[in-house]
Amino acid sequence: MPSTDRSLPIALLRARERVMGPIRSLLSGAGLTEQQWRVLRVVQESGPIDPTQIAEKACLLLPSLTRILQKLEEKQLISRERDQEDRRRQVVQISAAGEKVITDNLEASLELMERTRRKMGAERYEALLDLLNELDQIELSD
Amino acid sequence: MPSTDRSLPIALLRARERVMGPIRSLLSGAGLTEQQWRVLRVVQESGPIDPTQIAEKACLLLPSLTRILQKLEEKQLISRERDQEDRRRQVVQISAAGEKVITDNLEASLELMERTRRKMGAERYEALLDLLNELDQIELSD
DNA sequence: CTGAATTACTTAACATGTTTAGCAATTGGG
DNA sequence: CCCAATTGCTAAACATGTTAAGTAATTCAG
Repeated sequence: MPSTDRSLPIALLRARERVMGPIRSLLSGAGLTEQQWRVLRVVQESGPIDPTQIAEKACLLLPSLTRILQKLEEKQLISRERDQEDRRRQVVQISAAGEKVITDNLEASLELMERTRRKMGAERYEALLDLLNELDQIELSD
Repeated sequence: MPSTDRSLPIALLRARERVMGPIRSLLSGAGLTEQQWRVLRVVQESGPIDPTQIAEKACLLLPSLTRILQKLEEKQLISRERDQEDRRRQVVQISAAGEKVITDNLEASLELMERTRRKMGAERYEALLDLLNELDQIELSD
């Protein structure tokens, strides 16, 4: 057991890779990356929404999101149009094909997380989420 | 507060970004990326070592490490030579300039993590590390 | 001893992360 | 009203993540 176990940055990295591995495998079957999936879910859950809000909810920077939206549009999983009130803005919507991708994969995706939760124990799982959110808040106040 | 707070993958992502932000700022002053720094520290701590072991300790895949070692060699922070026993293998060593980068930045880097630990509280900080390592172990047994 | 695995690493191709710069639309102070 | 600042998004450059393929050195079964 290397000393990197007690390094917070590396522990966070390892844990995330471990959790995302199975999810990536699932999504690669649908021809989607993890980030494309995250964006698609945000758009599906929120309804018509602009890129700035998508970036916030999906935890992505705008330059990354720009490329991801281009890819999703190429795949015809979303549609985009200019906002008529403010023409700097766009309105992004999920397409029927996009909805189908969601319904085809959401259940299995949720099941993967549920399995992790069971294996870890609900209490410890919630405690981990609480500590992670606390860390996110605490570092904010620099 | 969006529902993504209760999504483990996103919580892990956010926490990691929050922790790494200040460290990235520090290292960019030294002209290093987070990963280059991680590799340099592993090589410094371990002494002469081969890329496969570096990848394991620094939590990187070999293709990424190949490029990072090339960059570090260009910057003359490390040196590489073939292993005489097994010529598929390399032996990587830190240079004097590399040692200097470490001594110039290690203290501030450790101080950043120590500050996080204090702000969060030692107990909660250790609990978080334990839960992250537990998650890493549990997902392994798929 | 020899050719088929295996190992250690590299290369390539594509996607994203990160920073900086750029452009067009909008807003707000004088 | 008007131009400077701001906002929303895109482009570009560089580094890394991820997967697949490639190469050279080594090992091992027959």
